[in-house]
Amino acid sequence: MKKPSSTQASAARSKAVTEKKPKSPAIRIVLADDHHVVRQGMAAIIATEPDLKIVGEACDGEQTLALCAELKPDVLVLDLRMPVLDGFEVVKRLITDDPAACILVMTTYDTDEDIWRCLRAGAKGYILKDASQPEIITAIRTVARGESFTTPLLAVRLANRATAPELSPRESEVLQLLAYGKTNKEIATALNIEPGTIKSHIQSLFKKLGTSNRSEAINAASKRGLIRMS
Amino acid sequence: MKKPSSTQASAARSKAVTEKKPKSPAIRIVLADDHHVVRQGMAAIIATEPDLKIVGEACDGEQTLALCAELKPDVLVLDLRMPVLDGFEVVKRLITDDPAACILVMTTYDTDEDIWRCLRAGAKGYILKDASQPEIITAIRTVARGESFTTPLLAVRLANRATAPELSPRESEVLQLLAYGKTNKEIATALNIEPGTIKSHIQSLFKKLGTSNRSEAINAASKRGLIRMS
DNA sequence: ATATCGCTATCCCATTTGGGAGAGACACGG
DNA sequence: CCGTGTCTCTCCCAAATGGGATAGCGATAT
Repeated sequence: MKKPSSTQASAARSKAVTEKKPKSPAIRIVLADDHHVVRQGMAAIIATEPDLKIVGEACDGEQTLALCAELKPDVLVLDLRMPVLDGFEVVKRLITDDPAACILVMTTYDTDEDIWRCLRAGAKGYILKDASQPEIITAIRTVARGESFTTPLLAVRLANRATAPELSPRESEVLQLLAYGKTNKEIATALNIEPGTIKSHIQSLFKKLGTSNRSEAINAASKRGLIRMS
Repeated sequence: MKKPSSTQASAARSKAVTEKKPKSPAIRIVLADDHHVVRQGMAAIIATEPDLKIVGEACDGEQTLALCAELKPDVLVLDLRMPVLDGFEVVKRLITDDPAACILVMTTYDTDEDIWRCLRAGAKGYILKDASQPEIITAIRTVARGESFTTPLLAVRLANRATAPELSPRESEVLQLLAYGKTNKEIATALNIEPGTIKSHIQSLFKKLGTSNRSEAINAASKRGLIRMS
């Protein structure tokens, strides 16, 4: 699925920095973040390292895909929350095209579930936006070598997350509606099944989440990023 | 309560940029954000304007207070989410000291309640981190003149928020525990009152939030930022 | 072919919750 | 002093929820 690099710049407002031939083989980076401030900040940090070079910037998921296809960067530094196509989708698609792609996910306040999904999908690294400059640089270099980098803090949380049972698709649906404040009857109507069946699903949910009532379930699910309540 | 500016740099790791006498009266800015990346980005953006000058940076609430007391900046650009002391507290204390202080709150994904509280406490402006460079610059200049600046998008949401009734202190307590997944009996025990009384409070909550069950209440409260579930 | 898993459904029973209507005590501001 | 609001508590009743057991059906994996 690799497109030849002759592809014309196809991303709408994406900004492909004009390339200079690097004397030493610099690490070529694409930066994807919808916040202008963050892109500026990353650019400033990366500019301090001569062997790191931002070759393109994107501010949504589609641009990111287009830009990566076009520029074939050594590393993609990727924000999870982006318009149009979110970070997780981007990771999935890029890894499908090229399983060896080096993706460093960078995010602010995200849940274990997001992190987990991205790493499972093939992202090589995961750092938080409050990381220090050296940590960011190290992470980029490590991922560029094809190795994986994860903040120790996250590693612990991921260990917990790994032991938690997955929800079935139906359970996820029920959980969404439950979290939205629907009654069993309403959920049943929405899903076109019997209210009693909803009770069964909710019983399963409670067991998997380790909770004993709806509110606790909403809490647990929110913490784990199984539902989004914003 | 204004301390003389002779105060020694007291903030632990705060970074006071060495002052040069500006030829034209530049707008002196203190930047408070716990994310190194964001500080770098803001610095880069502000550096493009000759009449704007960052005189200090802080990465938590206490540093921010110390730095403002010491440097008396024209504008404080303040992130809401910070360790030690959150942004709202900083606004409150600074405004207490100097009601004319020019504070521009800058944040990412925050709730109407946060915004509302800050503006009510006396912040002059409120922008989102995904603002464009011109918008950021304009916001800083506007706030520096003592005028107020708020993203149009936020103005609408604030209008809604203004009509919502306030919760009483007791109701807030009950809401917290309810949202945590406690039963009426548990809440009663925690607050040392009768379970029946909890029901009364919850009835009030439902009316004020416009909900009819716990899950909906958790939802509404979360949206409005009345509770925090992370 | 057999086992497992997910989805569906039903029955019973105890507990919790939601809705309504009061009412006394206390503090605060006009 | 009087109204208002908050916090407290009570009683009643209907609806929703939580817990348990059980079971058919289809798909999928072993």
